[in-house]
Amino acid sequence: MQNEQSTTLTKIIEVSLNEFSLKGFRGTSLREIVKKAGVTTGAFYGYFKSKEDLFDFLVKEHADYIKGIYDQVYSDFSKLSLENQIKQMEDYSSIGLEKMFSYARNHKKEFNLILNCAEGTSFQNFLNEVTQKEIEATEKFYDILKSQGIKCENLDPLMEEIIIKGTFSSLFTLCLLDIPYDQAQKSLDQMFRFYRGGWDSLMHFSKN
Amino acid sequence: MQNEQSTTLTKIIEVSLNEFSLKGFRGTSLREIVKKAGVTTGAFYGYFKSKEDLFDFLVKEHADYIKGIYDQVYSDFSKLSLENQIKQMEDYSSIGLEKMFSYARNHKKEFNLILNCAEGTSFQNFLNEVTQKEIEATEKFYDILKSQGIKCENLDPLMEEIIIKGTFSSLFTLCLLDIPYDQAQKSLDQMFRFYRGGWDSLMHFSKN
Amino acid sequence: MQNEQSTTLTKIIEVSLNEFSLKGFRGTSLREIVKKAGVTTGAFYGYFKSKEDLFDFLVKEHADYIKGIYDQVYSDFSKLSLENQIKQMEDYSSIGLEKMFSYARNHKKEFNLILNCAEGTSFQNFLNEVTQKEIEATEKFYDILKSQGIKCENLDPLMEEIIIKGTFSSLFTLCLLDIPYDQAQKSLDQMFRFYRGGWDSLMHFSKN
Amino acid sequence: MQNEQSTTLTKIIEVSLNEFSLKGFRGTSLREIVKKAGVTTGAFYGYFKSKEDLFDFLVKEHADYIKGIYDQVYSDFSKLSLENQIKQMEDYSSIGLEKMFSYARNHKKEFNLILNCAEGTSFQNFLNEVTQKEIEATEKFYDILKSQGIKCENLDPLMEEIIIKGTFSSLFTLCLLDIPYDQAQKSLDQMFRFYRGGWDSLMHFSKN
DNA sequence: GATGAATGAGCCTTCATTCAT
DNA sequence: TATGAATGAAGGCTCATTCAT
Repeated sequence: MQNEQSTTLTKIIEVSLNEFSLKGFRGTSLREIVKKAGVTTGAFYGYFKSKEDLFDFLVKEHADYIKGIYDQVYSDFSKLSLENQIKQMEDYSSIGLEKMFSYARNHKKEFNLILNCAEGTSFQNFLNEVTQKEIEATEKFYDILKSQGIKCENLDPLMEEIIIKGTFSSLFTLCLLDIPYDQAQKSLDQMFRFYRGGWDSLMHFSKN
Repeated sequence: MQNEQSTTLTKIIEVSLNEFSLKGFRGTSLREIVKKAGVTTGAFYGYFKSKEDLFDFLVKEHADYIKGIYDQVYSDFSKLSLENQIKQMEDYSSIGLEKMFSYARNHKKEFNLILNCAEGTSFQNFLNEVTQKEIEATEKFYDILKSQGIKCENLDPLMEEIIIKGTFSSLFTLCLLDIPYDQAQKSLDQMFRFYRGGWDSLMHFSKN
Repeated sequence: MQNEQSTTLTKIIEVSLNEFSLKGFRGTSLREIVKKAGVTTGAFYGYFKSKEDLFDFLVKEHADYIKGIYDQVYSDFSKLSLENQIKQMEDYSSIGLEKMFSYARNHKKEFNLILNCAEGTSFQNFLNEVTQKEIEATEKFYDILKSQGIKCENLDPLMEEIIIKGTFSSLFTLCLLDIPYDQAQKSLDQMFRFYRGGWDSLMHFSKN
Repeated sequence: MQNEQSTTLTKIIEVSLNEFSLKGFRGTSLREIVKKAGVTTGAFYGYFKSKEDLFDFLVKEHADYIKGIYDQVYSDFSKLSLENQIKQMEDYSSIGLEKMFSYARNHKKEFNLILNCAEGTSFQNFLNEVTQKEIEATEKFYDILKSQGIKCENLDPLMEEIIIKGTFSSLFTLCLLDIPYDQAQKSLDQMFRFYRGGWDSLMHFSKN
């Protein structure tokens, strides 16, 4: 009975993931969802307050997780001694991305919704928001360096935004591809090499 | 009188650019457009066949231009002698992007529609389509190298897709920023340096 | 210039005959008419007060003619001496139909409109109206007979209506066929024979 | 409660029968229907897919029944022995019409829609279609006669069409009259006598 | 929990007609 | 006469949501 009971919810989720991903939030009709799920509108509203509530339910937890990664990473980082902070800074800069990658890869469907099907929801700016978080995080790192008297060039905040957005775009594109784990991991490594190479070129140049 | 002429059309375009950019194609109501434009629905349909027709009108020409750049660049390139082709290949790889940039920068509003507000229109896959064009173009370049006996490593097509998509993301992000021309141009140069650096890292590595 | 001047009107008439006949009065759009006629709405309203006015113009004269036939025939008939009235009564009963036939056959397009495309206009009951006229006419004939002491059976007015409607249906079906004059005339004769035979059967029977 | 059930549907049907019969399919507005029925547009679309779907629902079953009569009659007829076929042929020729009559008489409102209010629907050619069926049926009968070496004159197909259409016109006119059953039946008999007399006249003549 | 009929505002679009030029 | 942009009511239909059962 317990698993019978949740059939309604299960079907709604299953169908709505599919519908939203095909037609976007606005293009998806609730009546279509419940019809395809074989449930009634009334049943639907027993579980969700609204269409947006359903979308939130499918997606919010995961969006939050991604955004929370920055706090997590920063919290871990700040527990290190200053010496270690400086030593491991470079590693930490990619730790966040790696976490994102592995998390998003395990929730492909949901991230597809967030990234490509969220027009009309509160998630339509997700990529920009995460970009902002990344920028803030980067700035925090640099503040530490500076507070230690370590001189470092002024990164153009515009460049940061531009390139970080590209990085996320690449990262999520990779996440959403239907490829086996090994291949994805290998591609991710290459991707990191690519972007590190990019950053190096940029720094080098501005140093001189 | 001359500048009064077709105020209706002018207002519709002006208002709809704004509405679409705020609410997306699907989220924008025609009635709202005409109300804000101070015209009637009937007047609207004197100029456009449908809501989608209006969106097309705002955007199609520019989307086509971008897609046409590849043919243009390739056509120019193929007129070069083989010797010059090989010599200038690296330049040509960025010419297309530069053209895109300057064009898109002059049509910010429209590209914002194409990139961020086109769910429900035929433009919703624009970025993917351009990515595919770029991939095809890249392949053509490599075919030339190979036909000249110049050995070059096999690029993982996945990596190509991932990084090219990121590149476009960066490029268009930059385009859409509200910054003065000089600054944008400088940022574009940096961006190119960044991405060239990235590619170099990737090649270098796979070579060894 | 004179014939240039009327081009607008000519085109409107030509096109509207066609459009109305294909889609009926309600299904035909005025804008479609003027577009296909290559004229403007404004020009149209220079000639006609409304869409219905156009339909009337195309059709009214001819509908009136048909309805007027009864008065004509009766007027001719009443000029005869009583003796001749009685002698020629049978002939006169078909004279009206023959006149209708030859008139309608010369205005096929217009009668097609009246009969099959007039839903939504004042002509939508044309057939019933003509049927009523025929019934009235028949009654007048019989009154004459009766006034002369000639006994004749009471025709069931229902039967009259039913059969007269059928007769008109046949008559107009025949009119609208695309067949050469000779054939049509031959068919008309046969039709008369048919209906006279019908009436004879009916009278004979009710006599006994 | 049971008779309260589906008041919405009942009201829609009742009102729409009336509206369609007054204004025709095209002239009838859905909004008017639902307003007069005291229901909402949404409720309407719970029962019908479209305005045309409603018209179909009201009418299709009955139109199909009429068209199906020919198959029915022919199927019965073909089960007779050849001898009986020839003997009863004359009877069978009217059986179909009688069935039509009694069926249509029981569904007056609906047949009024089919015959007089169907412009813009798939039923607008109903009378022609039934006429064609009757012509085909007649031809089948004659084929049987001929196959038995029974000589029979070639009926002019035009005459067939003209007269059959008239017959149907009469038949349906009779059906739609508001008269008591007995009277209608008597009129029908007379009508048959009329048309048989007509056919006899025609045959007789062409024989000589 | 579940039902599903009902709500009614809102959608895009078409229409016959007007009117300043 | 002719233009054709503009009118705005009305069209058929879909939507997310509610609620009595």
